[in-house]
Amino acid sequence: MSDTFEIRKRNAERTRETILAAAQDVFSTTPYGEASLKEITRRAGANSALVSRYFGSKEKLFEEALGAALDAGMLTAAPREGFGEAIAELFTAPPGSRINPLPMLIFAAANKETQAIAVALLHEKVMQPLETWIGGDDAAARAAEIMAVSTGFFTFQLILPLRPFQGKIDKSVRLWLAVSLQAIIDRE
Amino acid sequence: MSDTFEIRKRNAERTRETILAAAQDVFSTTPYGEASLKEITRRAGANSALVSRYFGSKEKLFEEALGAALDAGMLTAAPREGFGEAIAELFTAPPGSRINPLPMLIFAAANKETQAIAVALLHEKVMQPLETWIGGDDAAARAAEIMAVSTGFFTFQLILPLRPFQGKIDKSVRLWLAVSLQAIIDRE
DNA sequence: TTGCTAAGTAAATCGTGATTTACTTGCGAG
DNA sequence: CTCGCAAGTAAATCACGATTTACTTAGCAA
Repeated sequence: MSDTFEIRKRNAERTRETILAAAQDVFSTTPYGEASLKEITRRAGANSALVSRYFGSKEKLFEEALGAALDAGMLTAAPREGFGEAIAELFTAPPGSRINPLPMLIFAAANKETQAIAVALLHEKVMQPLETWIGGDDAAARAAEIMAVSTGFFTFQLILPLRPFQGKIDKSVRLWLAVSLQAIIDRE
Repeated sequence: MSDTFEIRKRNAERTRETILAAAQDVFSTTPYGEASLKEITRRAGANSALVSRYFGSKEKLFEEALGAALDAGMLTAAPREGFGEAIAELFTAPPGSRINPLPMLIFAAANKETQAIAVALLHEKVMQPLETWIGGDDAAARAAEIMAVSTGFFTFQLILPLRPFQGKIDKSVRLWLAVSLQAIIDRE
């Protein structure tokens, strides 16, 4: 949120990390096409040419940023009975606490260059683990349903800010989300 | 889908319509940022300078294209008992039958320039009528829930093509969609 | 038939942003 | 201390796409 510039010694590793963090920030709030390396490196207090050196390209930087965000936001830790509530909690947390990879995912989906990256990462880091965690015949369908509801919710909350999904989440909406997700897990 | 070029006389009205149709086509399959006026006018068999003449700008063209698509895809015609089924029908129809405004909406949402346009049009042409149609205290919340589920479903079907939401829709998934939507209407 | 105007076109302009290049500077090993 | 290399920088390059401009042409009205 707030720009960070610190006095720091030369340190490749640290610079890389800083750029990566700034990238997560920007890619979470700005559509890929509009997210400029200039802005990312400005926030990181680094020179834009370093992206090329450390990551190869904007696309590679994005891939690493999204990958890290997906690793951080793992969904499959929750106990079975509390699943719906846990996800609702994760997704209705205020925007500051940034573990949430969904915005990046949605932005990535709406861009030809990054779509394939998003699909691959989502599959590997979310759908597969989620399917395994759910188990059973139709695990794949259930996992997809969960992601669909979550994605839709987020799109409305963050990307298409319309009442009553905007800003502070209405209690009833939050409850609905939890119940909907739990129902997918408990079904049959 | 297929490029159209016809021999036709000079006709401003017709040319305008053709460009608009091509724009709907392109904006439904390509994120706004990547959708170029060159491609749109190429499909329409028209000169790209005409966009400026007839619509003013790319943004205005988009606004009109999305507005028309939203008008065409009205949701509130279905009878109450058949609502879930009707929406599922609309949303699982093969991509050729293009009345479906959701892809454009999703792409628009993921772009700073078009976000405001999308929100305004969605509110005016979908949320308001839907709320009125639903009626009751929590009509706004229900309308939002319906749009959230629909949007999520679509994002997965079209934009993030992952099994089992990809291509031909699995029967169970289609059923789930219908039931979920109907439940929002019938609740309580 | 002529000429005026709307329809249409080709090419210049202009801005933006990723990537590359050729450079400068700080730091640590010897 | 100083030298070499890694870290960092500024500016050039390159490509692309929206919009503008200056022009050409078709068709209708008189």
